Amino acid sequence: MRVKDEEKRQQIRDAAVRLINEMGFAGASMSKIAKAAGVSPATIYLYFENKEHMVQSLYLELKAGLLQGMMAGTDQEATIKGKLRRAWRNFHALLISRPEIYRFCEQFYNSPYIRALPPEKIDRIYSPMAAVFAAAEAQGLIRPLPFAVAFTSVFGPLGLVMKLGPQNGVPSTPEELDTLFDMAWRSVAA
Amino acid sequence: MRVKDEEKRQQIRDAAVRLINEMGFAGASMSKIAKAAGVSPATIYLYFENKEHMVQSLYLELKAGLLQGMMAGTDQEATIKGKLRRAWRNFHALLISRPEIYRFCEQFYNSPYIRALPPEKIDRIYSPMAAVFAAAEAQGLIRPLPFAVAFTSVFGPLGLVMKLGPQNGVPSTPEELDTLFDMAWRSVAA
Amino acid sequence: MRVKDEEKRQQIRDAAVRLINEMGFAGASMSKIAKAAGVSPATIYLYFENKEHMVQSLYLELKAGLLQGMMAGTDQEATIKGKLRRAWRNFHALLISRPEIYRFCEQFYNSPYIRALPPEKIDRIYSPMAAVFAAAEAQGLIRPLPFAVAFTSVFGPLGLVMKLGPQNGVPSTPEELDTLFDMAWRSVAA
Amino acid sequence: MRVKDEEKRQQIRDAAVRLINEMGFAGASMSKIAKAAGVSPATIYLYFENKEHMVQSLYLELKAGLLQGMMAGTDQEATIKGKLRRAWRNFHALLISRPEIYRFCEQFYNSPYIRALPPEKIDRIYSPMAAVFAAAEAQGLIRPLPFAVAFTSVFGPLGLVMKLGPQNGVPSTPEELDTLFDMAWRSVAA
DNA sequence: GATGAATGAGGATTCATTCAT
DNA sequence: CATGAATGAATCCTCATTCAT
Repeated sequence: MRVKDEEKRQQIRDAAVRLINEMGFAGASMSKIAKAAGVSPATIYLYFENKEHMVQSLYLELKAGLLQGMMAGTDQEATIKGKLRRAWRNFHALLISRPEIYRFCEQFYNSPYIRALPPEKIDRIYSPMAAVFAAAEAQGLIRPLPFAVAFTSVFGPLGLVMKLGPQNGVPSTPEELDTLFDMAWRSVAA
Repeated sequence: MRVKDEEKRQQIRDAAVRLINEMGFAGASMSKIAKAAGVSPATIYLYFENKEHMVQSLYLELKAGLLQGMMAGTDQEATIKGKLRRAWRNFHALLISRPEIYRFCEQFYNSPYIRALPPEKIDRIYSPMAAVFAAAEAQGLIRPLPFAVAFTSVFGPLGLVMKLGPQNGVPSTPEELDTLFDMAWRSVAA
Repeated sequence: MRVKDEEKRQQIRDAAVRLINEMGFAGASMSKIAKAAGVSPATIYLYFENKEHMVQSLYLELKAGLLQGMMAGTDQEATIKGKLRRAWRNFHALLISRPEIYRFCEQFYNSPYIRALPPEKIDRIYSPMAAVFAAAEAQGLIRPLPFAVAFTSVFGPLGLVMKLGPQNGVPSTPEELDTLFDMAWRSVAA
Repeated sequence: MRVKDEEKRQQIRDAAVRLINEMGFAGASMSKIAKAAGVSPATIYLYFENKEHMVQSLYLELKAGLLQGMMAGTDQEATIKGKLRRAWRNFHALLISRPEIYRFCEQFYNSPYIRALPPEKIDRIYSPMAAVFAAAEAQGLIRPLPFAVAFTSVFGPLGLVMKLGPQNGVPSTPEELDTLFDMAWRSVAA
């Protein structure tokens, strides 16, 4: 029973993310999402309170997944810089393998919807990453900066660059990638 | 015969930008925009073919204004780095004085609307800036990078940081600003 | 789950026919039709794809009903002329008892809407009637004429005359009716 | 001066008839008509009180022209039957040379618009034709019938047949035409 | 006389959501 | 739990008409 439910929730989630990425929040109507998910519109309301809640949930889940994916394996790295490089490469891999996740998050983050989300819910997602940056700063590896600024400086450009699309110079070879990480690192290095 | 009024176009433009920033593309209905602009809904259609065209026009105008504002006075700078620092500070000043412009552009850029815009129209806006980066690279000041990547690395983090809001560590003192530019510059410096 | 209601479709159909007859295709807005049918505007779209489809459906249904009504009982007539007289009287009776049907069909048929209908759909409706005329011609009772011409010559004047309204000489007594049929018959009789 | 005015009125009239035939009363908006006529929407209102009046005027003018065209040369015919045959052939020629006239009239006549027209205005148009039928009846050539019924019986089928379109058996050779007139005449002949 | 700008009212249609099964 | 029917409110947009020049 529980499995079947979670499956259906997944179908709805995936359909919603896909359609919202294709058509925007407005264009992706509940009916279209329902049809794409193979369920009745009414069924969506068994899993989500309403459209706003659904979108917020999607964002929080995707964002959490994104950061979890970035942190994957970082605890096996000995050095702080190694952890960050690992996270950075994870991020790049995710942008390649699951571009719809970041795309959705960015659309949401840059829309007015974001203001209805209590910031703490987002902060909590970032806390493992924040710990790494705090350690880096404590070790004097990076400049003393607010976490958000440091994080943004390291990971922001990669996200932005990947948005550009392949024809605008997105890096693909390992060397280009290393260069890009080096650039990011240098910007925050103490 | 009455004559078409540039002022009226401005009213509509401003109202549209404000409402879209507040409520998103979907929430900002043509009626609401009309009311906020003090005109009839039908009047908007004298100035813009339809909502999609209007939003695209707004984006192109705002983006062009943004880049023009960034380039302001750069020709008076002797060095390439000076030009870029000036542009960078212009950007910061614009983010402070007219935050709605960048906000709108980012919402548009991260939405599916962007895909309906021919990329050349955007490229054209960036061309003066691209010239500066080309010169920088020619002088060996910065690493050899595709323009979009280099531009993003220099100006991207500032935009991202300013989106965070004051409580998340947005820099305000001149020293903090200088630090931020230094970080951006170092990331691309040869 | 509620179940789609044939009765509701009827309500919509009747309201639409009535309003279109009263106010024309343009005047009969979907909202007015909905109100007259006692349903929400949105409900109409559960039963008809859009206004154009609705009007076409109405035409095809009414036209089919009209021809079915005309053919009623003709198979009990021994002679071809008897069949045609019966059909002719059926037509007259229908024009009296359900004038809105012919009125709607004529409005549709004389409007540009008709051109969106594939002619075969209409031809099919006429096929039983065409068979009778073919038999008449085979028996040498009527002149050799294309079906549409023969049909029009027999039934057309009656329809036209009934449109005139009572004050313009619409026949009412059985004698007048017999005269009119005799006129129609003579025009095509061999 | 006067010429120029009448010219412009003609342009508007022709554009309106054409568009209404193509798109129906609703589809042919005043703006579209204005554009097709090469004038401003406001200009139409210098020549016609409003859309309803315009459509009515068009109908009355076209209908009057139609009947004038039918009557052309009938006074040179010696016999009543000759006059009617001439009118009938004129009608056929007009249906071929200026189909838009009859088409417009039929669309109008079969729409609810017609009910806003005082019947006398129409009757007056028919009066010369009515005189011919009265003479025919006085001479005992045709059955005693209300004018409208007789007229309809003679000319109605031709109009209906021409509406069918060439693929449905519209007559084209002189023999077919003679047959058709013979049919019409027989139906009313005493 | 002629214009194009301007408009409020209303058009067809779709929306997020709820109801009844 | 799941559904498709049902809906009032809202969508974008166009209309017939008038205004100011």
